[in-house]
Parts: sequence; C-alpha cells; structure tokens
Amino acid sequence: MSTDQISPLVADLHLLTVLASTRSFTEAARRLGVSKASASMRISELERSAGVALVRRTTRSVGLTEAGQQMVNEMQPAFNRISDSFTAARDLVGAPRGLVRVTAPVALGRQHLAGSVAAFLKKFPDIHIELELTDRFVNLANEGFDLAIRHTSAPPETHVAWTLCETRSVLLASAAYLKQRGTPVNPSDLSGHDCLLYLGGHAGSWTFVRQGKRKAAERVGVNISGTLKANNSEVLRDALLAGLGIGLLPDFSIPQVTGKQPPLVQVLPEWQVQGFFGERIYALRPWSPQVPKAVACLVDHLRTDFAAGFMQRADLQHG
Amino acid sequence: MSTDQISPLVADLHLLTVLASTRSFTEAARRLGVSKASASMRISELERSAGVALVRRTTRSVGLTEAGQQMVNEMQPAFNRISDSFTAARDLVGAPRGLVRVTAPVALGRQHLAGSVAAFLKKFPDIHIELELTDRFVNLANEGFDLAIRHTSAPPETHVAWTLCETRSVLLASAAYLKQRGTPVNPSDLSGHDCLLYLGGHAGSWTFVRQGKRKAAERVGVNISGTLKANNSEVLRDALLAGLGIGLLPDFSIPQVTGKQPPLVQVLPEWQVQGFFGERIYALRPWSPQVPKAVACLVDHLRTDFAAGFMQRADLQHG
DNA sequence: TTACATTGTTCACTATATTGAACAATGCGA
DNA sequence: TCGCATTGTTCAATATAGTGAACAATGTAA
Repeated sequence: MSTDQISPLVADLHLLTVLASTRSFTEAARRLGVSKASASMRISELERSAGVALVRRTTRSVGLTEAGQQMVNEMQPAFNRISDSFTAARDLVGAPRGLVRVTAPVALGRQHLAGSVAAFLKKFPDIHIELELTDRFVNLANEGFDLAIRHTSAPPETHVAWTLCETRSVLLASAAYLKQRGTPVNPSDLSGHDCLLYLGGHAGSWTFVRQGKRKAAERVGVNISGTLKANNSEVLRDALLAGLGIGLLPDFSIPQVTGKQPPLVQVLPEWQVQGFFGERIYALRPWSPQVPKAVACLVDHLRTDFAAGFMQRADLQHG
Repeated sequence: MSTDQISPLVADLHLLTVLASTRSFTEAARRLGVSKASASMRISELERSAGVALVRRTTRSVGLTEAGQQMVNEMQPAFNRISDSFTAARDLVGAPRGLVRVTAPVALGRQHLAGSVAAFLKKFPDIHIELELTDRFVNLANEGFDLAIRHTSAPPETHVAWTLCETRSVLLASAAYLKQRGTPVNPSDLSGHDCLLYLGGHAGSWTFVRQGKRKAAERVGVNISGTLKANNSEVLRDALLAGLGIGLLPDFSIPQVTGKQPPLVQVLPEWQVQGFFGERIYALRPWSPQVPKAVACLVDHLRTDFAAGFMQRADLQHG
C-alpha cells in the first residue's frame, strides 16, 4: 500500500519504538515529552488501527507481543535514518542547535561538567542540553542519549569515542591524618594504615609502579584494608578530608586549592598506582553516519575545557 | 542525535515526502486526508524547526529546495519500510482490511470495474476502495496508488503485473449503417467506408490478419479514413450505435446483448486486427516486498470476475 | 506476609491543531 | 494581451488531542 495511510499513525509508530526501548510507558512518555496518559491512549489507538495486540501490559511491566516486536525491529532503523536525515539537513545551515542529551558519572558531572556545560550554553544559545548524572552505565541508543561521558580505561568498541583528557589516580590523605598516623615512605607501609577503598574496582590490593632512575621500573603489590568502602568518589573525598585514612582519588576529583593550606597531601608521590579509575575520560556517542553539529561543538568545548581545567591538578602539597 | 526529538515532527516529515511527490499542497493534503490549510501550516512549522527552507513556493507551483530534496531522498525509503511493516503486521491476523487506491481507464472502469468493485466491497466490508478513473497513465508510487488497471499490450517492467484477462479488438458497425453503405467482404473494401478512429493509436491504417485454412497466415494493411476521431472508447461506441461508420472496439466495450436484435454487427469476422487496444487487461502495483492482503484479495476477485464476465463477448451477430 | 512505592489506565478539563471560507498571487488558454 | 481557474496562505471557529489528578493493580522491601 502507499505510505499515505500511515501518516496519522507514524508518530504513534515512533512512540512504539521508544516504548520498545524503555519497556515503560512512563519513561517513554518522558523521553518524548508527553504525558503518560497520552502515551497510553496513543498506543491503544495504534493497536486498534492495526487490529493486533502490540504491547503486553501487566499493569506493572510492559513487553511487546511478537507482532509488536517484529514491527519495531523493522521500523527502528527507518526512524534512525529519518532522524539523522533531519538533523543533517538542519546542520547544513546556521548556528548549531537542537537538544543534546548527555549522561555522565555523578561526581565528574557535578565537579567539572556542570560548569563547563553552563559556559557552553552561553556560547551556543540555540543548543539545549539535558544532563543526566548517574553512575550506571546506560545504553546510549536504547535510552536515547546523544553523548556519554565515561571515566574508564577502555571505551566500548560499539561506540565512537573521543578522548577528553588523560587522568591519573593519586594517593592522598589529609595533613591531620598523616600527622597523627605518620607518613608512609614505602608502599609496604600502607599495610599499617586505614585505606579508603573504591567499591567495584579490584579492591583489596593496589599495585604501585615507580619509574626508577635506572632503566627497570619497580613494581610493588600491597594488600590493603580499611574502614570505609564506597562506590562514590565524592564520599571518598569527603572521608579523606575528614582524615579517615589514605585513599586513591582521580586527579580531577582532588579538591581545588583554596586560599589556605591545601587540606590534602599526596602520599608516595614518586609512585603511580596502576589501573585504577581508568586512565582517560571519554566522550562516547552511539554510532550514526555523521555527527550532529551540536554534539560536535559540545565535544570540542569539553575537550578544550577539560585539557585546560586540569592544569591545576598538580597544585597540591607533596608529602 | 537520538530519534526522540523528531517524534512531534515525524508526521510533518512524512507530509514533506508526499509533497515532494505531488508538488502541490492541495494534492498532498487530499492524499493524506487533511485540509490544505493544515498542510501549509505544518510545512511552515517544519521549516521553522529545521531552520532551513525546504520548499520553494511560487504561490502557484511548489518545488523543493536542495535541502528539502535531500531530506526526502533519504527519508522516502524509510517511510516505505515503516508503511510496509505496519500493513504486514496488520495483515497477519483477521480479515483483510485497509484502504486500496485504484486507478483505471474511464471506460473500462465504468463498464466493468465499478460493478465488480461493488460486489467485492460487499464480500470484504473492512476494505475501503478509492477508485479514480482517468485515461492518464499515472505514476503509481508517486501519486500514491496501490493498484492500476491497464489495457495495454505490454505492462511496464518497473511494476508487478497480474493478467486479468485477454482482450480482442473487434471491427463493428451498426446494422443500419451496413444496410445503407453495404457490408465489406474484404479489408480493402474499407477504403470506401467511414471509419471511426481511436486517437493516440497508430491511426491511419489497420493491419488485418486472417489465419487461412492453409498454413500461411494472410496479412493485409489498409489505409482508412473517417469523419470522427476520439480518444474515448465510449464515444466511439456511441458513434457506432448511431451508425456513423465502422470502428474498432475492445471486446469488453461491446454493448451487451439486449432482448431485441443486437444493434452492432461484427464486420469481417474472420479477420483479426493487430496490435490495437493492447491484448490484455493488467492489474499493476508498485513494487513492495510483499503484497498487502487487501490488494491481493481485490486482484483475485477481479481476475475471476473478469474471466467470467466476458463470456458474453462473443454474443453478437456475425455480419 | 503486609505496607509502600510505582506503574498504566481513566476521566473531566484544557490547550492545541485542524478546518473551511475568504483572499491575493499566478499560470494557462483564448 | 486579458480573464479565468486554481494555487497557497490567512484567520476565526471548531474539534481533536493532550493534560494532570485520582485510581486500581502489582512488584518490592521489610
């Protein structure tokens, strides 16, 4: 049949594809910017038009019927293509514009992204940004994100990744703690200290590397223990500030130097800790034939901002 | 970007593709079943959202800008796929349903299609049919037709064709005319007669073929002339009935036998006229991965109806 | 288990989009 | 060349779709 007949339904068909991703009327409605009441009624109307049950509802969870799943599988690439074509045409002229939905880790987002994004929005008033902070690794395509900021050692192969900046993990403690418990001079000294652990990493041991004056690098593994484990780097930072122990922080999470004496001191400064918190901050985006101009602009801005903004990372007192 | 943002626009984008086919707001609106006012405002809104001029308007004619044309080129297959997917899902269950838009020649449509379609609609109450009669050869895909009935010698290669029935062209005249002017016994006798010509065919000469008793077929070309030329077979039929001369009619256009003496008499019955009015009636549809059930049902119905309905073609008096 | 939080649906109300007629612009034919 | 028919746009009136709160159903956590 000609495509004419689906014209009043095509928006509802797109809603169905989003519903297939979210498996939730509430979330699908939120992503499309309509009320869940509207989403519910439109899907019902679509099923009436199709004469087939497309969605299996159990009042609490949503699944697709076989017919619905097949429709979505065939229509999803088509809608992607339509969307790409539209944004491509829009990007041909004028200033970059449009909505960019970004997901980022909570701590990184609050400490650096928020300010950088605010500055960006002033430069490009026609770009709107939705910044969702979560430490969950969301599926970009399924959940409708255009960009993800990730702090990890290796970006997933299925996405396109820009490197925003390199990061290091730094061993820190408060001056007060060190004064009370003593300052370690060798990695092995850590076994007598309270160490703050990041949940989810390879907790229990840290591997230290020292680039010696001579050729061979020195490598020492240390088993550690402590009173606090957390999966949030801000909690760890606060614990460090409170003098609860010695802990690793990614360099971008180190509290800024204030007017007074910096409260945190680097421990074992000539040693590096391996494979922690990843080595880089990436900007990831789901694959598409071409990068929307708004996304490209945002990434450009973040790259320069992150590269410049971390210059002060070294500004801490060596213990 | 994610497809979420185009959701409120996707119906308008589809309207744009239809507008690209029709090159007319009025026609595009008619095909989509909305007012031209709505079509105009929606396209304007789409251009505002895109920030690009998509349509070049000259108040009287409509063309696409480069950006608009590129968008349509990329989106058209996507919408086709969406449409196919939807009708396929719908066809999986239940009785055939949906709208089938059919174009057919005026005469053939009035004389045979109308009645057959009426009977079909009674059998399948969930199928709606739009029957547009025109002698213009419309572009099925561009003008949004699902089926075309054509009377031609060779269907275009770009479409899928079913053969509905074979046809012959028969040389006829009214009994009154023959009584007054005499009955030709050889093709060459026609040069002294008034012959009614179909405009657009290879007017000016007819080629007669007679399958002789012996092996070789006899072939005679005759130059003809007459007082009336028309591009409508019904006009020719009426002229024949009025006794204006001798003319060719496709067999399905021969007036039905009534209670009284048949008004038209076949002339030179043992001769066939070559290559006129085509040899078959075809049902054509634009290519698509699968045939919608409603279209398949209609074609089935027409095939049986046309095969059966023409049995009475031979019912005319031989001169 | 029981209580709670969250989901999808419903319904009266509201806002948005659609409509049809009027109008100016324009291509076509005489 | 001029008139006519038809096109696309505009605007007030209208109908359609959307909204948000209330509700029943259901998965989850204590």
